[in-house]
Amino acid sequence: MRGNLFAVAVDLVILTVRGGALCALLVRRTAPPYPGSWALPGGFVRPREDLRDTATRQLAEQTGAATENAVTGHLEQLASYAAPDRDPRGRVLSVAHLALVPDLPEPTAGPHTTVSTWRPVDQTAGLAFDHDLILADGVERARAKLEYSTLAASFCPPEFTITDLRRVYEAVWQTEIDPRNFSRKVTSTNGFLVPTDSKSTSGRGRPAQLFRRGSASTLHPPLLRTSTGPVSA
Amino acid sequence: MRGNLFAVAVDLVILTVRGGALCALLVRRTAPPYPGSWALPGGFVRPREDLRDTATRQLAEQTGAATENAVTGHLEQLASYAAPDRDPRGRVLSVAHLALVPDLPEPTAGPHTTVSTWRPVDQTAGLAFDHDLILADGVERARAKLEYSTLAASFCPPEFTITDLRRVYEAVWQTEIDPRNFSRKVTSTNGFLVPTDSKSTSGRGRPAQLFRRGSASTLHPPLLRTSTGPVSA
DNA sequence: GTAATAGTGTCTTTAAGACAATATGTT
DNA sequence: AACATATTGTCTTAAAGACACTATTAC
Repeated sequence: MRGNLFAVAVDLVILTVRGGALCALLVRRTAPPYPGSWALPGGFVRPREDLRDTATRQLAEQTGAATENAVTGHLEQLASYAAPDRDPRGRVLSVAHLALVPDLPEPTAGPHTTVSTWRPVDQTAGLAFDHDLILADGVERARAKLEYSTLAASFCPPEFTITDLRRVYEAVWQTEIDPRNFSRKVTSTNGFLVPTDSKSTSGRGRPAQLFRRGSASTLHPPLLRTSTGPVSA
Repeated sequence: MRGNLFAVAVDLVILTVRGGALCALLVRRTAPPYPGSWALPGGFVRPREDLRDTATRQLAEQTGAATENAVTGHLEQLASYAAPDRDPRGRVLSVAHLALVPDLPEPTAGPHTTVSTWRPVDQTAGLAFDHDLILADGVERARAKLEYSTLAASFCPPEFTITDLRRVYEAVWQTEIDPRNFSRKVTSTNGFLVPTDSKSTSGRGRPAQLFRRGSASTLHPPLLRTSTGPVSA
């Protein structure tokens, strides 16, 4: 072993789609360092916790018990950050996680009276620590994964229309997608969508068929963005 | 802060292609725990090191200085592992990294007289700690990334033929690929391959054109495996 | 010459891109 | 009715899959 020890935190990039924009959940810091700054939600790993347990606990604390039961939503490990001076208090390693959740009610003051807000991901500059970098990595991961997985449905409520799903892609990628070709693509991918007996009631025009998530996790062939992004190193 | 501290190690999944098989570099442990077992190479992060520095240092130590200058090769962070009981000595978090390197000379006894060997990835069961899991995650990452990136060239020497490149795909994916369609695909992808003036001299038949890596990092559209793998969670 | 491997070409099939037309609801 | 949105369909184009043939070396 070594006497050279780290505090280990889990920070969360929690993304959702609200009002046509990809948004991240931010919390306002009260204690130093960076008091008053916005930051990603997070906290330290407890003695007997594995990383995923910590992430699940933090996610529930931040988004409320409502999400705990939710079948929708997604949580995965993103990457670890451990630059020697990333935290002025000492050597802290952060294992960032990425969560994709449906559009939830506006966050209320949390159990620890933490002030939090949804912010469009292109209006988040100036976060505490290295959280600008972590958030950028999380957004890039989400954008890339929509291409070859069915994770877009994680942004949707349990029942959703094809238009709902298309708006997710359009918000995350900041592109326009042809509704007819999109519909053909997602309905012809086996196991992506399972039709329900009901139809949407909300909109103005013709009611749309409601679907649930299917069992498929990958998209073969993928649904490609026209614009090319870099492969993360 | 918390009094709940971790030792932080970096473990390496170093992959190469040898004799038509995807192989990982393993080291034999001498000290407890798991003396005599094979394990992934790795070590603890030093006080002023960032994670990538540690990984780079370990990679150089394990594969020899020969690789340090090599333009080819690839190193990226894979994932972190921190199950409470993964190391009997105490709480140790491992930030696994994935390295793809050309087929190097057989590893000699390292600077610390560590015994190491290349082992085909399907013959590695029984590694120390949770290294079976880490290795499996690394292999799956490598297999997935060949689809939509130019990383296959990281397994090749600085100058290589299209057949060399195809054999990489075939070894990593354990599939057969039609040489003619493969050639059309990789030569028509802008920036993947840069032709040189020379031709290969080794083989028996007609000498093949030699290429270097181009500047492209992504493959659009991707080069898909026919068989589908799961999306890592 | 033969054997071996490299490189080019063609036909077919799949799936994406670009549209138009019809269906079903609300007001 | 007018309007809005959903849904289905057609034509074109890009690219993968399957295959045959020619080219250039060693022996």
